[in-house]
Amino acid sequence: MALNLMETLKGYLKEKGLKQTRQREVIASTFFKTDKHIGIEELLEKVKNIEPSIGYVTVYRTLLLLKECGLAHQRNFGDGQSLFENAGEHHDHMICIKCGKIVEFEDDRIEALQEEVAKNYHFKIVSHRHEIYGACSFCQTE
Amino acid sequence: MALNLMETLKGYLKEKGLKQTRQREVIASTFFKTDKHIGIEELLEKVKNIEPSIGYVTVYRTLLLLKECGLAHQRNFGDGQSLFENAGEHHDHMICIKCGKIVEFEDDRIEALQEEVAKNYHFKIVSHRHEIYGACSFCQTE
DNA sequence: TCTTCCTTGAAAGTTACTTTCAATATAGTT
DNA sequence: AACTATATTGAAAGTAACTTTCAAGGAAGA
Repeated sequence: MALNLMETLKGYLKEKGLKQTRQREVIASTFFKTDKHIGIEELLEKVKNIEPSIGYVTVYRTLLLLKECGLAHQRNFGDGQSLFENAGEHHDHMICIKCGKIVEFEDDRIEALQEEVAKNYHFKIVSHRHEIYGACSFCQTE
Repeated sequence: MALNLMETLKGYLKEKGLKQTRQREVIASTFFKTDKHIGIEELLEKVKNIEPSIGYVTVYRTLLLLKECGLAHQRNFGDGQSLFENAGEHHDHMICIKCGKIVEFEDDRIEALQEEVAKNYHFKIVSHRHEIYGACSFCQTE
């Protein structure tokens, strides 16, 4: 699995004319081993155990790169720092009450908060349903 | 309505031995007139139209005060700045798939993100439904 | 091997708060 | 109304967490 992720990253690098480097290899593989949110500093610490010369900025830029190619999501909780996590996938729905059109949406931040809420209630999530009802852009104007 | 909010604020001030000032009056009443999120700088601009001598810090501190007494909520979107909004009320549900127990929850941050998502799709929200299904703390252990 | 363009790490810069501090303004008391 | 203790204000300095700059070094195709 971590292999697939690394392959995806390498494909993206090649496609964009970017280069594979030892630093990116180390940072990405370390990140992929983490199965929950991780901050830049925290990831930097882990990475330094493998390659002490790697600096904050490179970790930072590599995470942006992973985000760019869809392998990571960036989260903002209220504590002032960004956390990154392995990308998953999910969809919820927005339904137009006039024309019935259904639009899929997904928002990782909502998913994360939902998990946080459930955790506060010691509730173990199996599934969820999140639907927004209203008027789509077209139906608002007629 | 804005009166009730002002009264609530004044009650809180008295209760805590804090003082009523012209600045707090202006900032709070301006804030209460806003029915959507507002940033510190944005509120500062409005407030300066009424009382030009009021500074950023006072707006900042007054918003923290409003947050403290439950009259405002602070939001953190990914764009690096905090937005504040008039406190409202809302509930969603968490449903246990084993015992059927229903727990109400509310999370302003989820509500705000939902609005943001809808806005991105030019969708006008009328209502929504957000349900989390899973195992409650009791049912997880048996 | 050559050459071009990408990367890196350190340092400087930015953004958006957050705290400090001396001057000023409340509000209870006289 | 005047007095006094304590809270509040605004400007400026301080922080935290990025974000950008820049010169040196490193990939990768020719």
